[in-house]
Amino acid sequence: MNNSEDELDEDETEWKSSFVDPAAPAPSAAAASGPDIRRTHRVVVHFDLDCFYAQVEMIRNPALRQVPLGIQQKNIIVTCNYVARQQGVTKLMYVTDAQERCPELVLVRGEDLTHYREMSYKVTELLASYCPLVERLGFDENFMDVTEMVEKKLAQTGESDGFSFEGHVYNHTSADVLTGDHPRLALGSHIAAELRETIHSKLGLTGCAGIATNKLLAKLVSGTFKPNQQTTLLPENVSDVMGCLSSLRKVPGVGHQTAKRLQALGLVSVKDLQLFALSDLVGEFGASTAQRLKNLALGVDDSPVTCTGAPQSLSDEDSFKKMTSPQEALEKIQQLLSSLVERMHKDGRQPQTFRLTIRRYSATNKWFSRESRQCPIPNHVGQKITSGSSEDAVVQLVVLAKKLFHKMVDRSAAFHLTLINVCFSNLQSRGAAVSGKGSITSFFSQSTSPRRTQTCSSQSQDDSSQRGAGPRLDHQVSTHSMNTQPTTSISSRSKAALHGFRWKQSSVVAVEETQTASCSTAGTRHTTTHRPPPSVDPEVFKLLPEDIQKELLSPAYSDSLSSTSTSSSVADAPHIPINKSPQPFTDLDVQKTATRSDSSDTATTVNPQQPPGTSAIPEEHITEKKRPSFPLSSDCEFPGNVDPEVFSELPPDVQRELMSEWKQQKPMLKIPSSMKPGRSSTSKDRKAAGRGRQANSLFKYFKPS
DNA sequence: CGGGGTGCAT
DNA sequence: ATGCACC
Repeated sequence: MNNSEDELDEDETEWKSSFVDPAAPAPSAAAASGPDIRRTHRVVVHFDLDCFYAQVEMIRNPALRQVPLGIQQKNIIVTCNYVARQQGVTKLMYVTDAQERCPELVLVRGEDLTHYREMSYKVTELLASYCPLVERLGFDENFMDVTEMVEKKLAQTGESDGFSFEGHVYNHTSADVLTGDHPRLALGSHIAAELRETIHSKLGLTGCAGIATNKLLAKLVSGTFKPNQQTTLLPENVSDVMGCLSSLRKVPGVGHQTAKRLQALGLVSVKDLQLFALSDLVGEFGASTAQRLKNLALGVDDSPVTCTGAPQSLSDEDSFKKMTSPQEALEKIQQLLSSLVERMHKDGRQPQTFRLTIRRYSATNKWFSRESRQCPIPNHVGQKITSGSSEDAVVQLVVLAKKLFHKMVDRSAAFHLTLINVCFSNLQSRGAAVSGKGSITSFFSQSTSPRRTQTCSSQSQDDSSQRGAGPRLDHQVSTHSMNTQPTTSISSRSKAALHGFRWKQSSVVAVEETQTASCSTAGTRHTTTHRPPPSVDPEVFKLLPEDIQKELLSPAYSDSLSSTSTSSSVADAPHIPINKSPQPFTDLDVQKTATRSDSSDTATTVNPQQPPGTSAIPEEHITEKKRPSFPLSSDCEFPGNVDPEVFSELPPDVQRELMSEWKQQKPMLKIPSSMKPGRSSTSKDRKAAGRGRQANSLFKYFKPS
């Protein structure tokens, strides 16, 4: 299903040939340093935050930094800090085992993902502000295609300069010189280092990074040196990395089922798969999957870094040991819906589809297999969600849920559920349907006008008036500063705007490839300029809804994470909730709903109602915000006629719509990977026309450092 | 084996 | 519209 057939066989072609077809001629990548190099040498970074949930909890309550900390969900430790790891606690360990290993282990409940989710998006947004090509993988990982940034830098500095690598280089020692051979990866390592530093200074989070020529490899190497370090993989060491994997299961993309099927074919190690005849693999998996699997084993991964954008669905779930009555179920559903509706409301979009999922207990198949039923959400119900009539909305949704529930669960028969999930999907932006041809785009026709100079938000000076808006991320740290306790909380729409890096929305508006042309012309005409104050185009600003205008001007616009609890909060003291001595069963907050059949009893649970205000970010994090020493400029991927600053301040749904137009690039032709390793350059056919990356690549805005 | 997510196959 | 596989 690699859609990007046109630009397939990018990447890796060179050394791939050494694997697959030693005779294959090297691609003409060497020619010039034109766009060709861009196809053959991507630079992809994989960011992976260290023990993410634990870090978030330690930010919320710094006292936890010095104790072994485990994040508990139900009966397992989903992650833990490094103090705990030293004592033998590991991820996905049962709570009881963990406590055996580490009696002092402090536990924080992590079932409520709210804080993690918020921090997670801050990280993604921060990254995306420097280069929009960011793809989320779960809450704590991000891929970033920094090829353009690298090329820009390369163009500035010239290739001849001796580059050194930042951080580790896989299978090389620091004594190794290896500088000049891989200037792009070297630059990638610098970018990665600076982005990690930025994440640390602005958000207080540490993490690892892997730098390589594709996603697979970047992910594989990112964890080579574990906490808070980074590793670059050079093409000549690809086989080392792949060879080091202890089993096929370790290959990202090979899950449990696939590994089992491969094993049935006698394939266990990566090398087994590398050497296995493709044709035999096709028999079991089909051509497409077979080729992909084999490629993975070789370290080949053509899949592009795809902008993740705003979530396409919001869901909320709870698992439990036992639920047997419809009563319980409906109460649980209602409870889940209440919080989900709130989240949905804050998002600002209107869900068109509701889905209810259950998991039944069964001896065989013990854990797994879910069943779901979904239905459309009547418009008037959807509107209640977005408009904030949550109670009403929940009531109506419960009615829907009940019907769905009974499509799966027979009233008159006994049942035993272990999980319920509610999900909104088909999220539709306000006004998405309304946009006639030009209506939305007209927002920009003005800024397209003659003087649309500069695009990159400057990173220094110029602040004053337009604080906080746009891609300037200064707001990110607000976790602790709790500045501006706004009397007016940020409206949902602006909150959504903070997530405004989307792009992936399906759009009603159809825009043809014409942009490509317009883009390319625009791209050439722009030149590096200094910035006039990065103010919003007044013409555009006037067109914004008034409330949005206000919020954009308000300093309160910045605060998103702590906005909820920050208001009073400071009242309840930061009682360091560390109970070294196991609190015997003090489950104070008794749920009347008694549905808590799950255990969690014994644990020395900590419940951090910690006021975010007190000491969110430890001093070390408050250090001088080091400006990236080279231009990690924001916004590089907008079509040439769009001012990113202006863009960033549009209502989120408008942004979405525009982005989805621009993104178009969703390739229609999905020639399954009929592509063969050797095929390579026969593909003159890469029309590339609609491809976003290609289009985007025309719009690099330089910023003199 | 948590709580979410995504994308594919059917 | 559902289930599956994967992270």
